[in-house]
Amino acid sequence: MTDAAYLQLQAMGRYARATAGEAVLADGDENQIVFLARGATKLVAHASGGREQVVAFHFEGDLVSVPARGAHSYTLCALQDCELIAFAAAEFLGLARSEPGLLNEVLERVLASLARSREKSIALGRKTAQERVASFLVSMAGRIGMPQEGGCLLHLPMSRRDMADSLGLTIETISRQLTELREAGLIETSGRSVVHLCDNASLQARAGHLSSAA
Amino acid sequence: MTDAAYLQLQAMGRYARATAGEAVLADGDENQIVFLARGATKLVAHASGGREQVVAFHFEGDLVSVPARGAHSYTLCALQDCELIAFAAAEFLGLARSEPGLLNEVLERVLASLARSREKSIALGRKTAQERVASFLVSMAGRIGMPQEGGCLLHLPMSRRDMADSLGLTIETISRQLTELREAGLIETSGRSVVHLCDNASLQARAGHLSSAA
DNA sequence: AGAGTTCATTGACCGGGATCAATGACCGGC
DNA sequence: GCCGGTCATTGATCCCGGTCAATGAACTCT
Repeated sequence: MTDAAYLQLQAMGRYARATAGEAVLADGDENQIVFLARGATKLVAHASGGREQVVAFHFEGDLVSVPARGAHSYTLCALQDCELIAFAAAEFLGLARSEPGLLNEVLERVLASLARSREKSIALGRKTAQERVASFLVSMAGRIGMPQEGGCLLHLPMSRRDMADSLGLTIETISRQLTELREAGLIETSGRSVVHLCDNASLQARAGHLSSAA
Repeated sequence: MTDAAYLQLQAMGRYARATAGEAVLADGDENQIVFLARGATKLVAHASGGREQVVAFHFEGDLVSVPARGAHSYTLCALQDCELIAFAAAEFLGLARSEPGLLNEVLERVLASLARSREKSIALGRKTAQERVASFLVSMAGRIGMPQEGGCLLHLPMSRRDMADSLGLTIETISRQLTELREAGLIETSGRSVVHLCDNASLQARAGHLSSAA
């Protein structure tokens, strides 16, 4: 990226901080592109009747596309204290046009988001509660897990409610499924947010993933 | 786009035809980008136990990103006779790098796909059967509906099974919900694939969409 | 450290949509 | 046009996960 483009980018972006639990950005009239420099966020969609669906979680270094209000409205919400840089999508893409490297990078990240969103559709459309919770743990392990001998350690920044709203379940069901996985010896929990995945292979099997030879 | 780039694109893409019902493309080891020149397709994800989830529908002029095999496998499947051009994503993006206009266009379409995928997550995660069917009809009306005085005419290229696999329901439930909407006077049906939306406003209300003043 | 509050867990019961089963409507082939 | 097969509709029953309710654990604040 050229220095000039970098400076333009900096001028265009709005730097923001947010403390845990706070709404970072409510959808306005235009799409936003947000770079999450530090912290973790959830993108929440609002449907009628006060129902909420967590559409995605994001972690340090992630790029988030926040849609303008359409049939549903979206809110980006901090799970931890965050630092981030927000751009109006149209403006951002206008500049990125002259920076193919940047554009390419953005496209690849958006494709990754699309792939994750589709995986979520599979879970929400065709999986049981247990499979959803197992899928969730495996997915989180891949994104923020710390590998350990004989497993993987997870520090989940989101509450049971957030998990429920992400997986299309209730907090009670999340709790019951975690208990079941714990009793099956697949995970160990400590406090509200620490989960140790003991047996990734069995967890994947319970997640309804295709075995590699299907 | 320069002529040279255009020629390169043509050389790179694999032109293909497919007849209705046929699998166009099974996921290989790498991501594919497919341009659908004519026809309609569904992108199907396969989970364990033979369960299938339709992740997206596509129509003439749409761009489709077909993921490589991961935790689940994907198949692109023709709903009607199709003509399409398939690219290896890596290669395609490599060339597009020198064509910011093209890259920009692709990015915008992928962002639109992401937005649709998220809308689907809301439906699958937090909506009732009736709301899902209503949402589906409204969405399809926006994509392939023919506006008529006092409504909108839809020619659905997919079967009840495809709708069910897209909405995370069964064909029986789809059928029951369509009957209910018909009896409520919101739609009229004719044969298996023609639906006339009589009252778009009421349909949106039943779709669980936010009223514009929420 | 103790008190208070929020959050998570567990249990009892209920309901929307799945499942099982049978009938009926389309549509293609001859 | 008739016939056969696939697809859609309708009905009866069941079950997973939601709902309601109560207890218990974990973090916060002073």
